[in-house]
Amino acid sequence: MQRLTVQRQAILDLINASNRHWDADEVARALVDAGASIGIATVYRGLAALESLGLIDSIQLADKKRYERADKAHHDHMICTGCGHIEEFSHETIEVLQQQIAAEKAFRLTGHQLVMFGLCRDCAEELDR
Amino acid sequence: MQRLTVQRQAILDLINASNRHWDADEVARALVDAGASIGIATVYRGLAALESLGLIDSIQLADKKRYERADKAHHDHMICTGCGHIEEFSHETIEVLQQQIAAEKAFRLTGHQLVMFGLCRDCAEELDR
DNA sequence: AGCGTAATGATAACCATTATCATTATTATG
DNA sequence: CATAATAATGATAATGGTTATCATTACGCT
Repeated sequence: MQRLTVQRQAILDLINASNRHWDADEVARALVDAGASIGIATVYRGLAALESLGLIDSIQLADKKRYERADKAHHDHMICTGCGHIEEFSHETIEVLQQQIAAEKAFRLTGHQLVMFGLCRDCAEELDR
Repeated sequence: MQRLTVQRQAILDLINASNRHWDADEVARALVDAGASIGIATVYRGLAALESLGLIDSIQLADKKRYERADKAHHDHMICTGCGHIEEFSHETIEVLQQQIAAEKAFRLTGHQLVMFGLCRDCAEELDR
């Protein structure tokens, strides 16, 4: 059970075609604009299904969840509060330290999310002048 | 502008009285149970005001925002997906590494949130048997 | 006391997401 | 192949946390 239907394939293709971070509404809009016929509920269910299959990844932000293409390596995010741009980064040491901290507290770590907030170079310059 | 009214004082006292992580509804409920008269909208506004004054801190989780008493030192959170227990931790190196990463990308860091998900000792044991 | 400003409270509105349910598509099986 | 079983779809209602609205009340100040 868990079928890769045409709708889900379309969602997957869309997300795989870029390294954007999409919310459900953007996905629905893009697919409809591209001529597909897909309901918003189907988009939500499709995104959830694809994520559970490990075909796409997601970050849960304050307001909404955003999906991105599955990357081999885990990474974290840096979000510009000025323009909304999302930059990715990964740092092995930070990962290892988290495992140490979890181990110390006898915590069975299953996942984590690190988000850095701030201003990207452009927005910072904009603000300075 | 930004007055510390009786309602806001009550919210602040409640939060300062423990190291729980409260959501807005829990705060409202607790205050009403304690005999106070306060509307839910006032609780939301009060929490936002107190946070902006730096008198309380918050973590934004997927479903809702939770408030805790302001701590001198920044810390991050470890959340048990079994029982919902929230444990705090802080790690200087992780903080420093984030600053380095931001600097490398010319990102003006203003804040961050690191949440580790997993099972606390009790829930892990429960699951194993 | 009186004025300007901010806060309150009830409630409507918002917005992302999930649930419902009848219909349709897909897969499995005799 | 036919058809039964199961899962997915789509429209829409419902949910839940949070914010907006607006008339009323409280506060701070001269």
